[in-house]
Amino acid sequence: MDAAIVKILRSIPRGKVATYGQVAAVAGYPRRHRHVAQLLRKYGDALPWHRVLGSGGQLKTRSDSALDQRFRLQMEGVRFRGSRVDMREHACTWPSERSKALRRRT
DNA sequence: CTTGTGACGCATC
DNA sequence: AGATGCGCCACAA
Repeated sequence: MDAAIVKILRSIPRGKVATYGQVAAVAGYPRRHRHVAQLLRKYGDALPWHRVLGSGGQLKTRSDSALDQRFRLQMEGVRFRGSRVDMREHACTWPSERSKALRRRT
Protein backbone atom coordinates (compact mmCIF):
# COMPACT_ATOMS: atom_id res chain seq x y z
CA MET A 1 0.00 0.00 0.00
CA ASP A 2 2.64 2.44 1.05
CA ALA A 3 4.49 1.59 -2.12
CA ALA A 4 1.46 2.44 -4.24
CA ILE A 5 0.99 5.80 -2.59
CA VAL A 6 4.69 6.55 -2.66
CA LYS A 7 4.72 5.69 -6.33
CA ILE A 8 1.99 8.21 -6.99
CA LEU A 9 3.79 10.84 -4.97
CA ARG A 10 6.91 10.33 -7.02
CA SER A 11 4.84 10.55 -10.19
CA ILE A 12 3.84 14.12 -9.48
CA PRO A 13 5.64 16.17 -12.11
CA ARG A 14 7.51 19.31 -11.22
CA GLY A 15 5.43 22.44 -11.23
CA LYS A 16 2.31 20.46 -10.40
CA VAL A 17 0.55 19.53 -7.20
CA ALA A 18 -1.86 16.91 -5.92
CA THR A 19 -4.16 16.62 -2.94
CA TYR A 20 -4.00 13.93 -0.27
CA GLY A 21 -7.36 12.57 -1.29
CA GLN A 22 -6.42 12.52 -4.93
CA VAL A 23 -3.14 10.75 -4.35
CA ALA A 24 -4.85 8.19 -2.14
CA ALA A 25 -7.58 7.63 -4.69
CA VAL A 26 -5.20 7.30 -7.61
CA ALA A 27 -3.04 4.95 -5.58
CA GLY A 28 -6.09 2.75 -5.18
CA TYR A 29 -7.29 3.83 -1.75
CA PRO A 30 -10.12 6.37 -2.05
CA ARG A 31 -10.55 7.03 1.68
CA ARG A 32 -6.97 6.85 2.80
CA HIS A 33 -6.04 10.50 2.46
CA ARG A 34 -4.80 10.55 6.02
CA HIS A 35 -2.41 7.72 5.38
CA VAL A 36 -0.89 9.70 2.58
CA ALA A 37 -0.06 12.27 5.21
CA GLN A 38 1.27 9.59 7.53
CA LEU A 39 3.56 8.32 4.82
CA LEU A 40 4.76 11.79 3.98
CA ARG A 41 5.54 12.18 7.64
CA LYS A 42 7.64 9.06 7.59
CA TYR A 43 9.23 9.04 4.17
CA GLY A 44 8.37 12.60 3.21
CA ASP A 45 12.00 13.56 3.45
CA ALA A 46 12.61 11.29 0.47
CA LEU A 47 9.57 12.38 -1.50
CA PRO A 48 8.16 15.51 -3.19
CA TRP A 49 6.14 16.26 -0.06
CA HIS A 50 5.91 19.91 -1.02
CA ARG A 51 3.76 18.96 -4.01
CA VAL A 52 1.10 17.47 -1.77
CA LEU A 53 -1.60 19.88 -0.67
CA GLY A 54 -4.91 19.80 1.10
CA SER A 55 -8.23 20.17 -0.64
CA GLY A 56 -8.52 23.25 -2.81
CA GLY A 57 -4.77 23.61 -2.80
CA GLN A 58 -4.45 24.64 0.82
CA LEU A 59 -1.14 24.17 2.55
CA LYS A 60 -2.08 21.95 5.46
CA THR A 61 1.40 21.88 6.87
CA ARG A 62 1.12 23.24 10.38
CA SER A 63 4.85 23.41 10.91
CA ASP A 64 7.15 26.16 9.77
CA SER A 65 7.63 23.94 6.71
CA ALA A 66 4.60 25.67 5.28
CA LEU A 67 6.79 28.56 4.30
CA ASP A 68 9.35 26.19 2.83
CA GLN A 69 6.66 24.33 0.95
CA ARG A 70 5.20 27.48 -0.46
CA PHE A 71 8.63 28.67 -1.42
CA ARG A 72 9.52 25.41 -3.13
CA LEU A 73 6.28 25.33 -5.07
CA GLN A 74 6.75 28.85 -6.31
CA MET A 75 10.29 27.89 -7.16
CA GLU A 76 8.88 25.13 -9.36
CA GLY A 77 6.64 27.58 -11.11
CA VAL A 78 3.48 27.01 -9.12
CA ARG A 79 1.36 30.12 -8.88
CA PHE A 80 -0.36 30.95 -5.66
CA ARG A 81 -3.73 32.51 -5.19
CA GLY A 82 -3.47 34.20 -1.85
CA SER A 83 -2.85 31.44 0.66
CA ARG A 84 -3.55 28.59 -1.69
CA VAL A 85 -2.30 27.11 -4.93
CA ASP A 86 -3.74 27.47 -8.40
CA MET A 87 -5.08 23.93 -8.57
CA ARG A 88 -6.81 24.99 -11.74
CA GLU A 89 -3.44 25.27 -13.39
CA HIS A 90 -1.24 22.93 -11.40
CA ALA A 91 -3.71 20.24 -10.38
CA CYS A 92 -1.97 17.00 -11.30
CA THR A 93 -4.18 14.49 -13.10
CA TRP A 94 -3.81 10.76 -13.62
CA PRO A 95 -5.32 8.59 -16.38
CA SER A 96 -7.40 6.88 -13.71
CA GLU A 97 -9.27 10.05 -13.06
CA ARG A 98 -11.88 11.76 -15.11
CA SER A 99 -10.87 14.73 -17.19
CA LYS A 100 -12.69 17.09 -14.91
CA ALA A 101 -9.61 19.24 -14.97
CA LEU A 102 -10.75 20.34 -18.40
CA ARG A 103 -13.71 21.95 -16.73
CA ARG A 104 -11.84 25.09 -15.88
CA ARG A 105 -13.33 28.49 -15.98
CA THR A 106 -11.49 31.72 -16.36
C1' DC B 1 -9.07 -6.23 21.79
C1' DT B 2 -9.66 -1.05 23.16
C1' DT B 3 -7.96 3.69 22.88
C1' DG B 4 -5.67 7.39 21.11
C1' DT B 5 -3.72 9.75 17.24
C1' DG B 6 -3.23 12.07 12.74
C1' DA B 7 1.05 16.73 6.76
C1' DC B 8 -7.16 14.99 5.86
C1' DG B 9 -12.08 16.29 3.97
C1' DC B 10 -16.38 18.21 4.19
C1' DA B 11 -20.37 20.37 6.46
C1' DT B 12 -21.55 23.91 9.75
C1' DC B 13 -21.39 27.85 12.77
C1' DA C 1 -11.26 33.31 7.16
C1' DG C 2 -11.06 30.55 11.44
C1' DA C 3 -12.78 27.03 14.56
C1' DT C 4 -15.48 22.72 15.69
C1' DG C 5 -17.54 18.17 14.94
C1' DC C 6 -17.89 13.80 12.63
C1' DG C 7 -16.19 10.38 9.37
C1' DC C 8 -12.47 7.80 7.70
C1' DC C 9 -8.69 4.07 8.31
C1' DA C 10 -4.00 2.32 9.48
C1' DC C 11 -0.73 2.21 13.13
C1' DA C 12 1.16 2.49 18.02
C1' DA C 13 0.65 1.65 22.85
